[in-house]
Amino acid sequence: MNDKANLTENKIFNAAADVFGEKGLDGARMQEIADKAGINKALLHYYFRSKEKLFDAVFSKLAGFMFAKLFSCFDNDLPLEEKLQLFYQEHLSFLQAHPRMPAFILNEINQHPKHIAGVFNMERIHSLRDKLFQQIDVEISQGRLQNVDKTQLLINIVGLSVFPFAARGLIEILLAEDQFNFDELINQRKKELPEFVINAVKAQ
Amino acid sequence: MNDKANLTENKIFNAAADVFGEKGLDGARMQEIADKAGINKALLHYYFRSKEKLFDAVFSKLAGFMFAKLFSCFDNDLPLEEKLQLFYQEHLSFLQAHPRMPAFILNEINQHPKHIAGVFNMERIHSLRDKLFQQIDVEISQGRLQNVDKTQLLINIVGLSVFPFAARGLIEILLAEDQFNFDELINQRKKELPEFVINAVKAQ
DNA sequence: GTCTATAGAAGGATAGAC
DNA sequence: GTCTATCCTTCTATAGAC
Repeated sequence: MNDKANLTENKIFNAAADVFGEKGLDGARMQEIADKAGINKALLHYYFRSKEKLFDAVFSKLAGFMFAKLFSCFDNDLPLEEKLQLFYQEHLSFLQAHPRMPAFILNEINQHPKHIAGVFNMERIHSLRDKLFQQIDVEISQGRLQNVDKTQLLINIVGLSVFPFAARGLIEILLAEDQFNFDELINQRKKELPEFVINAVKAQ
Repeated sequence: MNDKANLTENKIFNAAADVFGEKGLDGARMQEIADKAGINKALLHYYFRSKEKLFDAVFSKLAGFMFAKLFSCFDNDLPLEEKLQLFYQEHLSFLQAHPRMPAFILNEINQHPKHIAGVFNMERIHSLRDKLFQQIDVEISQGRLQNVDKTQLLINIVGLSVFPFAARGLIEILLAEDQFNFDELINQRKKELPEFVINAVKAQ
């Protein structure tokens, strides 16, 4: 694959990521992707064969990217409080750079579960998750954490960072009257969420 | 409108709520709605004129229903801890009865914000929200709550109950190996979340 | 590799009989 | 009010020239 082909393929991929991210698999149109990539429809099929295969390429790369980032933010030996500070700092910054990604990924999993399942790299995801769970167990055994359910805690921690992005449209409607800045809301969460979670679960 | 018409209209509405809830506006097919309602496509248009109008009817009713329920769970004069117990008990039970509703509503708002905006009853939503904010202010002034940002707190409280439903498909993939029961996970949250939030924000 | 033109299928919407 | 038949647009996908 030479440079030119590679360039075109990347343009298509990026345009597809934009359009799928905004409209979803069902709402996306090949014509719009072609327009945004500055090429024509036939080339999409030349490079990616079909809409579904193009979608799979986009989804698996973005989902892999997001999960890698999500878990890597936890992957350190800091004590709990600093771990959470680092997590929310890095993860929320990542989501600010890719604000549509959570809604996109959650949507597509819900709407096309079977289609999606084959795209995931389960072993990698499960191994990342298990490593995180071990770290939580250590915190509990060292008496820094209440004896919480690890699954529930993980859902709470991740939900607090991901939910505002998944619900962004709704939040903007609810707060429409103020001159409201979503990014500012998220920046505030970087500071407040570590303490919120720590207070919620620290041993007393 | 006589009884028979009413019956057919309801069958169509319920079928449409099912299909739109599962597939979204873009993914839903009029044929599938007709099949599920046990009638034919032409009747859909006889009753609701177009796919978009049928969708609007479904969306506005379900969204109104959900917001009314969401805010009504807060609408009492209990002290904070009991208020949260009641909220998570009632709201999570409501979501268990309508598990696809959060993902559906959040998705559609994100993917079709302008189309959706006209469907909302803003005045009602804002008045419900303002009443809740007043209640939180009282809690703060009475020294039971830290001086938290009301908007952030509302996002946290609601996110903790809504997020697992919006991310259900993902959670089921991540936990697929265990013989995992989503309903059981939610029941556990009814008990644990009130304390989680109270610990996070109570005055110390 | 890239384009134009078009095939072919799907899906929303309507006409018209009953 | 309900059905069958069909129109017409939209969209994915391919053929074939360059």
